[in-house]
Amino acid sequence: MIVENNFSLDKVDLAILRLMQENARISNVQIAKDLEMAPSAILERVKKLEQRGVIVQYTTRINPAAVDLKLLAFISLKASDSIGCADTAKELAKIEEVQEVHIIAGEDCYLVKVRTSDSASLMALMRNSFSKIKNILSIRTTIVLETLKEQQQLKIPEN
Amino acid sequence: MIVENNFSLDKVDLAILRLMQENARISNVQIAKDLEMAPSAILERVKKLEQRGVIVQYTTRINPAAVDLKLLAFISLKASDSIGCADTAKELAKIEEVQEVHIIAGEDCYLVKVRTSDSASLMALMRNSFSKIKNILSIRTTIVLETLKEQQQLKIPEN
DNA sequence: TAATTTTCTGAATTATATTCATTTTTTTAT
DNA sequence: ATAAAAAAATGAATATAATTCAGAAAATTA
Repeated sequence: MIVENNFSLDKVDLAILRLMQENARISNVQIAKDLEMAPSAILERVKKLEQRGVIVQYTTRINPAAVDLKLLAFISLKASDSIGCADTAKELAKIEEVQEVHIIAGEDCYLVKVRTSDSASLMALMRNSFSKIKNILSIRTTIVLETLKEQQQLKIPEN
Repeated sequence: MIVENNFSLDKVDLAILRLMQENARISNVQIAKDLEMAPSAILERVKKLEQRGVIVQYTTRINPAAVDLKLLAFISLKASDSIGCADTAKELAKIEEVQEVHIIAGEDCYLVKVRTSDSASLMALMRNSFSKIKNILSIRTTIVLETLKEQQQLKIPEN
């Protein structure tokens, strides 16, 4: 199941990624000091990491309590067949309130993560989705009461 | 279920957050131009957003294909009672390979997201966890074959 | 409505990003 | 092995941006 990738990242690239994942606003000067290199060399590498698509985005993690809604739900769906399943998943992914869609092996076909303002609007969203989406046999919803660990960053290998 | 928060963010704060979530490395000068304000005013606000804990971190999204392992699994566990359930969840959250732990309402007690290098090491991890963790009645694992939507950013309200 | 606090502005200063010619290192081909 | 070519690094010069701060404007409080 392990697939090799086309990205060849050397020790310095990984060190840069590690520092920038921790703090996207770190200066080239600081990275250069940490890695004992010239700032211009760091800049060059960072530009290449961006161009090669290794760096996808510089983003700001915002406290959800400050801006986001409170209610979170996972929904798993079951479809009649795998082709219909994939289509349905794509439809689900288009819905704005749907944050994640995972096609999974096993009993169910997908796992869907939805964020809505309250239970009522979650139900409305689901009802609304069903009118658009075919091949759904059953639905099991569950509400997240508490999250102990989330949004963990990717683990960047040592070398 | 909706709870009010202590953060009072005005229109300008939200506009800044929206820009910085999209690009954490945007300059104060650029934000200032966009919002027709002085760069120093933007800087002052950003510092306050950091201090107040609204801005949690500036991070770099890295292409998982470049650095991360391929196999991903969801595990849902069932515990004997709700107290044991919470304790077990905390134990699970301590495991390095475990990326997310959600305490959920319904049939199961938690939903756990794990990233390991292959099925064998996932099984080893699970076996290892069980020796430490009590109150587990049953386990259902499922492997994510494809992810259509993930890592969506928080939706920042208009005003 | 006066006093206080908060936020904003704009100029000065400090620091960083960016560019580029040159040097060093690595890779490729023979 | 080794010469040629390519890639990466350096360090100085320049362009941009961050930061500081005194004073003005706006918002809040008593």
